[in-house]
Amino acid sequence: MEEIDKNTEQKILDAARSIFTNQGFAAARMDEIATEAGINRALLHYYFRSKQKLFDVVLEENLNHFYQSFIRILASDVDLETKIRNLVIAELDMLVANPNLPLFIIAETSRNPEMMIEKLNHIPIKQFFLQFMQVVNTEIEKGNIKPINPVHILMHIMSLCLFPFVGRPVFKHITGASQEQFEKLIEERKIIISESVIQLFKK
Amino acid sequence: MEEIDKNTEQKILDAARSIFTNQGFAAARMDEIATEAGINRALLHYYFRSKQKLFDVVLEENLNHFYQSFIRILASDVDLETKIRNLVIAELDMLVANPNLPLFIIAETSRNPEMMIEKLNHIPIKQFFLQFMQVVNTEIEKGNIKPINPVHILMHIMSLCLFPFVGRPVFKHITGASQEQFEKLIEERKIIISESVIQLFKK
DNA sequence: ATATTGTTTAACATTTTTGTTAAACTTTAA
DNA sequence: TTAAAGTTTAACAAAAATGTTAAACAATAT
Repeated sequence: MEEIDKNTEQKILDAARSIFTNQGFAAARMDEIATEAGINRALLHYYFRSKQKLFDVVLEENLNHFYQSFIRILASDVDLETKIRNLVIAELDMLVANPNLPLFIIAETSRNPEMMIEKLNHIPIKQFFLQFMQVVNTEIEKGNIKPINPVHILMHIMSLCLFPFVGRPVFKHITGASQEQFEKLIEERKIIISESVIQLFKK
Repeated sequence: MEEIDKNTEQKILDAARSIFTNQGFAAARMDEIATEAGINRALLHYYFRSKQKLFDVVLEENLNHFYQSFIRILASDVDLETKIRNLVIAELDMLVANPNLPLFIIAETSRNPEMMIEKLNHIPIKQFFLQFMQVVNTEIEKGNIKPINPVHILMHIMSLCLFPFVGRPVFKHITGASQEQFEKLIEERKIIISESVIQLFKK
């Protein structure tokens, strides 16, 4: 049952990703990471000199994973409505596979803004934002859609896609939903979310 | 400029709320809280014996503050559409005044589910959920609105209202918005959010 | 076979943070 | 004015977490 064929470095990174992503930097314990990786603290430091260095690797992985899920879709050669539908589906599929990613990024940014902003500058997320603004504004100028501040569209997409995962620990408690029911709900929401967003700008 | 007329216990609680709400339990430092309150560590422990005890008080305050913002509105004697508009406005006003509240509750629940679930049971939040389900289902039975799983409506409201605040640290970086611009955006969204939610069920 | 690399054990050093205490001093209330 | 409560200082104790090391052993590659 152990992941015997994986090399140790990978086992450490997997364990570190899991623990850091769930607990955040401050609450994570090196001992816990070592145990989860099936090794001891001495070996952990043999591979990664310090907690901060290990965290940096995990953080970089997570940031890349996060932004790559939606960066490509805008470039596709379809109308805005289809772009939105594709974006929502891709985003929700990524989130079902990585449900803790957004809370991790948001919480660490809140706890340590300077460091996170520095790291965020290493990925072209602002570029994505500008491209999105431009795509929408062009459609407005062409008269294809209703005039609206594109930021509202982006805020709608982000809110409706990300929040269910960010708020999942609380949501599941309030509603009493199982993991299965939660995922079924997300599947249903692919359509509902797209329609809500499209209604913001459809003539 | 100091808050000289406030008694020390209140100054400690204010500082603790600020630091715990921004940093979370694990990253918060007693020293930082003492300094923020304008006192020293010895006096901090003179008032609150331990970090955990101080945190518990802050947590209880925060939970009450959070749920009281939306618990009353459902009981009002107006149609569902008006209830939603009022709920969204009240919620966003509360959040502008307490922007870090939702992230605090969500992050702490994620980091320490057992403890938080125990605390959440002290406030009638599940009761609110059940009441909401019932209100919507009654409207559906009466034929006043389109049939829809009420959970989707609640998820829409929570996502659209809470996410901008939860994701604010990241959002402000991506868009480069100032605090002023952010609040102006939220003001605009009062209408946009209500419309999006109402469109889910309006015939 | 042997050298290298990976791994464990166990002890220990260091750092960080929390919690405690005694003594002196200040403010407030009786 | 005096006693009590509030506050600071400074030192220290205790706990928790990170980081280091040496010695022994295992696995693997040359």
